[in-house]
Amino acid sequence: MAVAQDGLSQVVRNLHLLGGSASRAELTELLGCGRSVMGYLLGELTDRGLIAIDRTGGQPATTDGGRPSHRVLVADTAPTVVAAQLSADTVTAARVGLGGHLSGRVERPLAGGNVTDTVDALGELITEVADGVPNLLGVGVAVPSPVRRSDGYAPAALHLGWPGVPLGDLMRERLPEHTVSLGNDANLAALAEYRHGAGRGAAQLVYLTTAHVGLGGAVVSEGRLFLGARGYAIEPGHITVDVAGQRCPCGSTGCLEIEVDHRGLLRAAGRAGVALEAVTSEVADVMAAAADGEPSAMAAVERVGRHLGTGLATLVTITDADRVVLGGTLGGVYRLCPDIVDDQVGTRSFLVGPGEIPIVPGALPDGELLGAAEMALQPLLDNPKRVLSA
Amino acid sequence: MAVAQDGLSQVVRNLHLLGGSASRAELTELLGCGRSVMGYLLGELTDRGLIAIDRTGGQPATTDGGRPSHRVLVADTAPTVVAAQLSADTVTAARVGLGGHLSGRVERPLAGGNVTDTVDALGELITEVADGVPNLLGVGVAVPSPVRRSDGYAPAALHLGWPGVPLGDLMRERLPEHTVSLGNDANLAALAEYRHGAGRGAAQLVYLTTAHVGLGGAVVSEGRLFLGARGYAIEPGHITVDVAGQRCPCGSTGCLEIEVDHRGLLRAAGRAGVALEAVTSEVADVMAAAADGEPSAMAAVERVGRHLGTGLATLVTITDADRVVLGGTLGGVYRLCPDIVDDQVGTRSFLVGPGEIPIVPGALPDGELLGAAEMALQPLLDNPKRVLSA
DNA sequence: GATGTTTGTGCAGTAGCTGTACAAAGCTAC
DNA sequence: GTAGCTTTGTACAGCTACTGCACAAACATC
Repeated sequence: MAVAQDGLSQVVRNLHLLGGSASRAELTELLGCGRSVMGYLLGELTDRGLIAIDRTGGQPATTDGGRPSHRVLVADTAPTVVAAQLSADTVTAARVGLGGHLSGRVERPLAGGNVTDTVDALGELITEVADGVPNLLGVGVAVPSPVRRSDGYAPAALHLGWPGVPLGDLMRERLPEHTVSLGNDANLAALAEYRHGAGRGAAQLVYLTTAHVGLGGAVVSEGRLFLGARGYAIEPGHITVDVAGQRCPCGSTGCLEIEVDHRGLLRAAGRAGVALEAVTSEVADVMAAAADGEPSAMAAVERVGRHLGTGLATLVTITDADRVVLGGTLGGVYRLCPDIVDDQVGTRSFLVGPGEIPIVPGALPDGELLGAAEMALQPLLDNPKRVLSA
Repeated sequence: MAVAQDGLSQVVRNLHLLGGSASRAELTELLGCGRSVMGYLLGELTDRGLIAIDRTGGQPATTDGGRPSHRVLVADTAPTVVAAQLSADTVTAARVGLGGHLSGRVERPLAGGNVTDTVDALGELITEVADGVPNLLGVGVAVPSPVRRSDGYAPAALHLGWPGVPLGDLMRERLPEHTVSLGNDANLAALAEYRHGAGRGAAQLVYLTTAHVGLGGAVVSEGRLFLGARGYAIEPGHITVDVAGQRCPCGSTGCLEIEVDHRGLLRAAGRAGVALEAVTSEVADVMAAAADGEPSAMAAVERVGRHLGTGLATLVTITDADRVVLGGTLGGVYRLCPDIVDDQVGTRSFLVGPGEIPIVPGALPDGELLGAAEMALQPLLDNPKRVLSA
């Protein structure tokens, strides 16, 4: 049996997807290779300090009566990354290693919308979290705006009030000692859900999430993010869901994001005009009230759910998705009125029957961070040998 | 320099994309490998009868004064495929070899819409074209309906008047001696344009084409068709472009395909209700009149162009395309009113300025056939060794 | 402690490259 | 016509990443 791709890369990838711990027999089965090949591959990875092997056989696990398999673990000497997230009102950072576990998470409120100050706040937090990390492979940053894949340019960080900003260059300038990569937050959260969360195993995953202002979306197609030519693909915020709806700064009316983002939910609940720093708690309040059966809150949630379903129908038809994952507040909306969303998707999608596509809330509270880590870890997953020889 | 993938596959793929003829030095350059590796690879392919090498150096070509490079050609003994196309009123078939050149093209009118008769007519034509072909790798069939990637099931060949039909099984039953694969005609035409036509080099290609009834679309993303989980992706026919527009059998109103397919064009030109067999000539008539400057024909073309642009804007935004290729009549529409289409795309797309995305008419008169051949040739392109050892 | 099962390991062998050295084939200049 | 230059093809030794086989090790059951 030939191994489809490079063996080392496959071992590292599988170990990562299994959370950083797997039995040797399990890996052999997953690669579809012989035991001797696995011996060779694990020897290479051990020599390079990426993995450690536990021969004690702590847990039996087999129950078949045979010789227990060794456990393969990510070594302490393995490379690590720092993941960071920029949102409307906070910056967050944490360390993440192979296996996808967060540690040392730090969150700070973000004062103004000034580009220089924001870059500086991010840079400072990252430097702090990266301090003393022995084998730092790189830094991944999740940004609430479209991000050009070639260089991290942000053409329209509208919700931060910025015009086009060379965010990638600014971040690399601020952190010259690190390898910095940037990605759109929704794309990265989708990637994280696909690899470690509610999107595992999907062939075609559609992900949607809301922020205070704006709607993020992404598609993971056959295991890879659908980025488009420049990196601006999907951007579901401006799909038309209600021609008689609210005006949108983009020039059209009834754009999806106007109806379903946090401001849309608060407006539907009769709480328009809440100050930015109070949005988080107000949204939590409305969601809690709806969960308690309060009629006007529930009506607001259902209105968001209906529009969400309409937008999803278009996305599901175009992408022929077999899974939808809803992040953040949208996951909560779905939990409160699944039938309304399912019904919209079922009746408005071409070739999709009602309830045919599993719609599930996201499983990762820190999806954006984890996705940023995935991006920074990617070179290691793709070509462990090149990364480890350096 | 390591070669990214399997060397044999790369040589075959590049030779195919270069039309079946390339200089040895050219291939070495494209693979980025050493001359000795190329010697080894070409030796393997020659031994297996896939290629032949012309050492005479017919043309100088170099002009640098060095030793002229040998020409690598597809050998007569190389595998060939038969490509077939089913459309509303005809069946077509031809032979295609590595390099993508059609030969022995045969077209037949198709009488009724009966499934059994259609399968039989297709089978007969394919058998005829396949007769006497020495090394037939497989048969590819382009079908004007969504096609399930796993087995060729056609869930809704609406425009042929069929409900769900297991078309793949029926064709394989009819042609048990061949390896038959099926694909959606728009997908296959898009693939052909990407590999051999107006879509070459695009990172993210959006393709649209019209038939008498219905609109086909496809996306080629980073070199591969965007098929979705089941194979039903894109299906642009039911994107809403005019809420106050015509009713569509799908239940909605103002669906894109109602406005821009051949019936839409004829309706806009005041020629609704033309019989199916007269549509082709009537459409040609309208297009010719518009080209001559006849005002009502031109107005009809411009109406189609405007709706086309609106639909394209949505597709371009979602996919972040860097090229649009328009097949069939749509290519002609664009040639007659490029500004109207460009303007719609430029103003209605998020993050796309006017004229930023190149929109071009298709370059291949038989794109669907050629794409069907690409599909049938795929195993050879992916793994020449496996195919040739059998 | 014999038996059966599953697992890890050592070792010889192979496919698919890689790099180097050198010969071949053209052109130009003298 | 041949020396000199350039570019190209080829021979050959060597390496990496596996593959397969035979055998030993580690557990459970009887």
